[in-house]
Amino acid sequence: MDYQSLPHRFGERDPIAALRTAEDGLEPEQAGTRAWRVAGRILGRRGQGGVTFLDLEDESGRVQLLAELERLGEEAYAAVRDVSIGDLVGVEGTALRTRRGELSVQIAAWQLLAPCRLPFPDRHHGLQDVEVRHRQRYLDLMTDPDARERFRARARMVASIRRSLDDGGFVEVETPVLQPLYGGANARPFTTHHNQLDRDLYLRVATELYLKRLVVGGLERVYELGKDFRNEGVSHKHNPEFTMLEFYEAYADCADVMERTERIVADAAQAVLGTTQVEVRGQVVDLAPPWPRVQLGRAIEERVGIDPIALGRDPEPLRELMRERGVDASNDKTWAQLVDHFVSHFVEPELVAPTFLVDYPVELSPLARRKPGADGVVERFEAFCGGMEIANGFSELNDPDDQRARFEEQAAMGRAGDDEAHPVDDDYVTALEYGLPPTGGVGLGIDRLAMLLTGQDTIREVVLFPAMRN
RNA sequence: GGGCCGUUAGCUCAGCUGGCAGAGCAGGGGACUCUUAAUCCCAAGGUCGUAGGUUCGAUCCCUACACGGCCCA
Repeated sequence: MDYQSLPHRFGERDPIAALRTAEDGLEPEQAGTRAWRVAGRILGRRGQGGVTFLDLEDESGRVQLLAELERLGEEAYAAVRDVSIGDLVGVEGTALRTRRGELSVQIAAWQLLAPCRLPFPDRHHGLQDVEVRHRQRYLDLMTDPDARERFRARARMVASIRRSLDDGGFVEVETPVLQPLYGGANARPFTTHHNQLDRDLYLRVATELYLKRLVVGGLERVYELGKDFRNEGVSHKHNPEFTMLEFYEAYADCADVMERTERIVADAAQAVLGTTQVEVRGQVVDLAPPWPRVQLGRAIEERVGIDPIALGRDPEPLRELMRERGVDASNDKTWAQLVDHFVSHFVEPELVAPTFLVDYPVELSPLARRKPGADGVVERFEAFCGGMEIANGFSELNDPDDQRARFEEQAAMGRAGDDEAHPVDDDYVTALEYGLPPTGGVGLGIDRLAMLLTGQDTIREVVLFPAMRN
């Protein structure tokens, strides 16, 4: 095949959907009057001697093509009959409804645009091998219109979120992916090296600390929507690179951010689905605000009978309870880790309808502001839906001394073997010393929200190229 | 990291108490002038995930490994 001799363009192309709409009124054996130019991939062929039927699909839809020996002559007809399933072709012709009632394009001119020279996946069963669908996503998209629609829905969701924030007066910014020091989340980073600067750099685990520097600088409402990277396990809700929205709003607090978050999510659902009702894990839930606010301690108490926050900082009763419930808590060294484990094991899976948990222990929240009148608790929330955490936000800690102390505590935990602890970020503390206004912010997991809005139960189905082993 | 399941033609899948590896579709050749997963005929297509082991003989039984899936951490 001489690829260079193939056409370099196919202009003035009509989407197949436009043809279908315009010519829908044709009666059987009636022909349309105008010429159509359509292009796409050949997905079916039915020979019939001097008549050949082909199925042509573009992104907008599918239509049958009709090639007739009598109309085209030997040579052109042979060229059409030589087509392989999967070839990309451009066609010009008038519309015609066949005797059997199928809207078709009667081929007047035919061009091969690009051959498909490898065998096409089974047209009837589709591509079943999950591994191949992920490694060669183009085959999945080629053969499964639902897969294409899923990623279009994701794009509509992201567009809606941007619209919400843009309309709310937020500025979209881009902060470094390669960071000298990582922070903003408890996670292990990927490490890389800059050769000329001869220094190690980290791929960001969050954008938080940079975005809050911008709020210090006077960008009062900022957001960033992009990839974060966490060097940890792969699961149905974790991919090592994933998409996160973070936004920060000066002169607002945790409660304001919760309201904005639930509104953004509900609007995104409306934009993608035309409704705020989604089906998740066999249950219909409504994303319309307001979502219930439940204190973290109460949520745990409802399920296991004790409120660990009210109990003080004694890990032993919690450890004992874990033992009773047959949960292995041997990795949980501290009271805070046990609380975290209680949430993820007993509470999170049950939060199918959208719910905010609020009032988190300060030990789990090194960047959040303390709640007045509540010892050891910060103004923080996590949003859960479909049994997953989808967002995490708080009133931002703006006391540089407290922030430094929290970093030091994190560093101590790091030295004690917690490889997800924050390193101390002196420059960030310096920024706080210049004055961070009272600010609320949140991180929202875009992939997980896409799972909810497209009805998928694994992140791999909403990430185009999920992480795989070699 | 642990447990369970899977890996057979390009794709979708059969197969066997352990005895020469099967089909449909796709691809190749041919017939057929209104098909809809078109139909019919012909030929071709395989390191049965990889490496060992048991056996006269292994796609099948055993072990390890790789990759994937599900569950747990």
